[in-house]
Amino acid sequence: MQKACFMNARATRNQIVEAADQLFYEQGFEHTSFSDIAETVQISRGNFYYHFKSKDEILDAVIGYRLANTRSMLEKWEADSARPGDRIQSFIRILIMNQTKIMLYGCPVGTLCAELGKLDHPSQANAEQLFDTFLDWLSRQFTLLGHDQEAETLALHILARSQGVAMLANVYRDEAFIEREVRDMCSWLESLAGSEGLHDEENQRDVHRPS
Amino acid sequence: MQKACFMNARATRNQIVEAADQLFYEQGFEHTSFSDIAETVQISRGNFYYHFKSKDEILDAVIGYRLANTRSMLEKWEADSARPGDRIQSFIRILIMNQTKIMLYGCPVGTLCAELGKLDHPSQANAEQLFDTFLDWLSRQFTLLGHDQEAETLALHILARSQGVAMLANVYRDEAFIEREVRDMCSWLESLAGSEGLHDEENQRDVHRPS
DNA sequence: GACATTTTAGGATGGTCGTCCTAATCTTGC
DNA sequence: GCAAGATTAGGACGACCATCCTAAAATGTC
Repeated sequence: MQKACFMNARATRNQIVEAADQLFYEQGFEHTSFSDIAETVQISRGNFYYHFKSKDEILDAVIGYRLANTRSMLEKWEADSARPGDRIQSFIRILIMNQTKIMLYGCPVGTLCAELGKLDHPSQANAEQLFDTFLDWLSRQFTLLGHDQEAETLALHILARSQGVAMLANVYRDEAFIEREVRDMCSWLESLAGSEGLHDEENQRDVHRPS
Repeated sequence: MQKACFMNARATRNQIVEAADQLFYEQGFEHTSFSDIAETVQISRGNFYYHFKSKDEILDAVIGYRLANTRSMLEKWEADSARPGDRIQSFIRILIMNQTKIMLYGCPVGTLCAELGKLDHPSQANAEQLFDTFLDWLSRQFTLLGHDQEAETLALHILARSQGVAMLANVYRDEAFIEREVRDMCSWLESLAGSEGLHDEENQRDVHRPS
């Protein structure tokens, strides 16, 4: 019989996932121990195995958590901006929005995939889904911009540039560099956005967006 | 009294460094154990501490080894090409020259710096020297190209793009992507190399889209 | 060939890790 | 308030790790 109100488990499980998410980001997956997570959640070490069967299972939960957050972020960007150019700009500007964290810990997606790659970890493919999510979304936006043919190419291009900026931002902690590169990426974007990707200053009423 | 011919130590020391270099690249620093290195060098575990006082000391030796290799590579590029544009192109083309390894393990410089960053490792600054070496060299080449003012900016830019390409190449193992991005970076380079004259005052930053 | 020095082998140690086990505690339904 | 199930605490276990120690072996000197 399924009881209605034994909900503490779910709550602590979420706490564990959120703490692990942060710690994996800050210290890396391998370098984060159960003791580390237990300490931040204020929970006994042995208690973990009531919620997760293994450390890898926590990793998968964290990846799922990040996937969900990513998807809702992308949906929000889509809701906030009607024009695909502006949406892509939202993507580019996470480098500035998350400046501090990126300078401290790099890109959460890139660093995780890189680490799991070195470990040859079975969840590598799961982590890759994070990139896929961004890639698919960006592709869709570029298609809406009228670049149907080269949408995925453009998406990969801007994704790679973001990764490079995040990488060097983490190493050199140079704010000016980030801003410069973001500006450069935005002007690149405008060069292929045509009349649709104009930014705020320009008043344009003739927005015709497909569906 | 210094004896002349006890040279075996130096030889095995080099073997250790070279094996560690490779293993750190393939598996990461933390995930590589003394047993791993001992196994590939065919040496007993305890023997390490005759050559190195700690694992961190091996890391520093590896970084030094990579620094030396990097410097000699840059010198070779400088000797092979008189024109700075061609030299920078040599840099861009390592992405293709080392394609296979990059798709398997990413960029050795980027992944090491990223890992040490997460570990908050004391040798972080040493590893950063690898980036510095490339950066200084690239800066010098851009200066020779006539872009004295923005030489470091351009160097950081192309370095970041290389890092981004290496990152995504590692995740997606897409040869065509690498070739496309390298072509794009080369044409970007040509757009500011101009006629390759020593004094080329006109420098317009064109915006290029990946083909 | 004997000796001094360099180099190596291999086990011992203490610590940390992921995992497992069991007993205690809390929560809920009756 | 009591029994049943849900949740937690905390220690035990074996594996692996970096490090250390000491004896053996290799190497060169005379």
